[in-house]
Amino acid sequence: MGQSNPPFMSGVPELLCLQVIAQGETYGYDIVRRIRLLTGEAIVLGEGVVYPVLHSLERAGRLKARRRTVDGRSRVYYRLTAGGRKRAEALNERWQRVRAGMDMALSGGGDAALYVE
Amino acid sequence: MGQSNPPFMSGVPELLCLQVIAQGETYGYDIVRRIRLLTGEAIVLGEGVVYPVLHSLERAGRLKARRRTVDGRSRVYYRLTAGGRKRAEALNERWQRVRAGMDMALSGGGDAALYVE
DNA sequence: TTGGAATGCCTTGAACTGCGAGGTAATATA
DNA sequence: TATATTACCTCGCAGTTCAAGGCATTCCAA
Repeated sequence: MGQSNPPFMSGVPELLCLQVIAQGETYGYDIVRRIRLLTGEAIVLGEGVVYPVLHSLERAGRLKARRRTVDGRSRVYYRLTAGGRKRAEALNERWQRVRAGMDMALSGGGDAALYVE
Repeated sequence: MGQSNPPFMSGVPELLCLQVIAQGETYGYDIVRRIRLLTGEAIVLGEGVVYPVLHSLERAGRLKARRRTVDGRSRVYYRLTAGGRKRAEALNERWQRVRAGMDMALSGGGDAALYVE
């Protein structure tokens, strides 16, 4: 019955994961670290956010996973599929739209006294 | 113990309401309309979002409400308190920070220098 | 050598937000 | 007279994000 849209502000963790993976095959633990560094600590997503996102992306065919052992460390490496790249673009556009909307809303000076009609 | 931080991406509806009210005393129904117009339809918040935000802001002493009848219409007009102005600034800064973080993450093309520890 | 820190994966339960749907009532418009 | 618009409100769900934990391995310092 009640089919509701996702919150207008969602999909950001998903976008960030896709964006990181788009720059080269990586694994979950590293994605967590890179999002933190890439955003200058502005956005810090824990493993409890990232891993479920990764799994759902893989289930949706947007990521391809493969297990590799590097330096004696067993990791699950992810890379984008074509669908993943498309998804990243769609989310990016959605974000840019929201961002632009916020810019418009916030650029109107906050002081009513400035506006003498 | 069970104290969790709000989601990193929240507080945007609240910020938008404060921002609109900062431009002059208004009422809920109008705020809904103006957010839609201000953001170029990029962000459309329904009454089910706006009214609860207004009430919680008032409860927190960040808005002052007064009932007025204009053109035979009874409305609840809101204006910012000093606390409301401070809150708006804090949320604005938080947003700018997230926005900047996203900009960094999404502009990621080549600089590996970004994530050197 | 032993124990803590870091790496690396995972899930669970709860919190929180945002959302649609619905309800009421007055006024305007056709 | 009916229907649309204005204007207020609340309920309860749905989707997301979160902290907190658990597990196993490897690394390093005491």
